Amino acid sequence: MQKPSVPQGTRDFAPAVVRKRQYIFNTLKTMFERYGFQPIETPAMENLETLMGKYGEEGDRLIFKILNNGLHEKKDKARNTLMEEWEKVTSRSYSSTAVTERALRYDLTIPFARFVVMNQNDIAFPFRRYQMQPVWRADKPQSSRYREFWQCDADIVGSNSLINEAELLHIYCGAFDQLKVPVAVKVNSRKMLAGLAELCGAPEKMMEITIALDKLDKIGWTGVEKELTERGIEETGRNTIHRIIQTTGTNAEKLVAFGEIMQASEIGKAGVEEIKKTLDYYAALGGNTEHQLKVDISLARGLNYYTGIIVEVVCTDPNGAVGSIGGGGRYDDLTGLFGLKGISGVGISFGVDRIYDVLQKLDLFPAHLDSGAKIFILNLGGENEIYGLSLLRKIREAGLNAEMYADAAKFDKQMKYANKRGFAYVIIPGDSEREQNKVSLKFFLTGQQQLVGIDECVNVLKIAEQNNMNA
RNA sequence: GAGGUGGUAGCUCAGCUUGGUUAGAGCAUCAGAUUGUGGUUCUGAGGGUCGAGGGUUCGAGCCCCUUUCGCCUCCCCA
Repeated sequence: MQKPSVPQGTRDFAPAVVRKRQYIFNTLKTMFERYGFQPIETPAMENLETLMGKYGEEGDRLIFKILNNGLHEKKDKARNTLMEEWEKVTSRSYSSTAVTERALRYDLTIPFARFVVMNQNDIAFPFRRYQMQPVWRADKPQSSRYREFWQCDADIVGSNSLINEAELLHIYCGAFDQLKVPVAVKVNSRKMLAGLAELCGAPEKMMEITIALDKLDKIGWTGVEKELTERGIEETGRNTIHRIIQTTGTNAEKLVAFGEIMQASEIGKAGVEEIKKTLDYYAALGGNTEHQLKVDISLARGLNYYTGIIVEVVCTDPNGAVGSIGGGGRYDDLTGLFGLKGISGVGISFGVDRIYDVLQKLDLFPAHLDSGAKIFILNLGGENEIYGLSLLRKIREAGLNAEMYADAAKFDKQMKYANKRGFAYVIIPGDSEREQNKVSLKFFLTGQQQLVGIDECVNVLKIAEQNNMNA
């Protein structure tokens, strides 16, 4: 017998897990809808060229490529070329567009950009969309890192207003408040980082400086300084960077300090200004800008399409540490890659699988998640079967969830099944009950049992469920 | 790409250091105690190519080599 397994980095979800995941999806969906976002869905696979070159070198490597099924269909010379390329691919580390011309989606942002370009005539801009679908990365799995995982994205395209940024920050803070996860939403700006590079006299080295700076938490200033030196940043530049990361205080105080340091850089000043303005809008929408939001110049974010504000969410409870659980930012002209110029966008993403892990670690799932059917009818065979089914129908018509055991198995076995499934009510339609046109209704949690008529039974259940909902 | 650790019953694992009759436990399943009353008990039963291949040995789950798959860490990310 072959031992069954799922592919590396993927998981099955048992009923109880799906219920919990749905709790997260529903919370996010409600939030997105509240802010006026509309749902879309895109295919699991994209053309490889749609994805390549959008996520940086590392990202390209992690794209799951799909075998070209033409390998089995084409009959001409093209097939021979395919076979030759296939030989090369299978014999060594080699990638060929003849062999793979499609790939599994790596995130939801790039497919969304493609969607916008393709549907530009039908879309009313600014367009707010949300999307909740799985993505795939050919990464090596680790704890809280999967090869198949779900993202929930909200993006707005076709508007440059920083009100959009403020709204998305509200969605972040609001959603995690509802989920009761303590978070810090780090906010930075690519423009500030560009300004920093300018002040270092090395504007072309923005990405390198950013990558070094991103490690501040892990390797400290001495480590960062060493790395900056290795990357060719002069001492005056390093001192400027040191000065800026030493800035402490409230977000407002930090921004004042950043503004002073950035005096000599136009783009740096613009970065400071846009964060300031975003926070002003945020406050106008009713948020406390000093609560969860943390202006953090060391925040990097690898995706190279970001151009404006960038954000990242982490859980602040050390017991719930699983890396970042959300991220996003503004990308000017992302659709320009697909031929639609002048459309700016901004978006955020929720990492559902990691949020699940956090909720699980911190024990934050509600105690009473809907567990499905609560009413169970025993199958006592013979005429009782039909009797039971007619009752089942009436219960369902009353809008209640119910099921009946399909086999006339032993009484004991059916009761054990009911216990394991966690039904709240068990109905016993046996010979003696049927002869009186009644049933025994057992309250499974207390063990109490009563003999009731059919209609009464439905009513009792209806009232009990009503009370349960209100409680 | 680099390192660590593991694979034994359907599931979770013990056994390995020190090779030696028929490889164990808990949970789960099935049957019975109890023919129409679940959770707790008690009794019994079924279930194993010990990841795969090779080597050493009179003898290998255990020692050696090769290989494969999983988990974890670094890098990077959600």
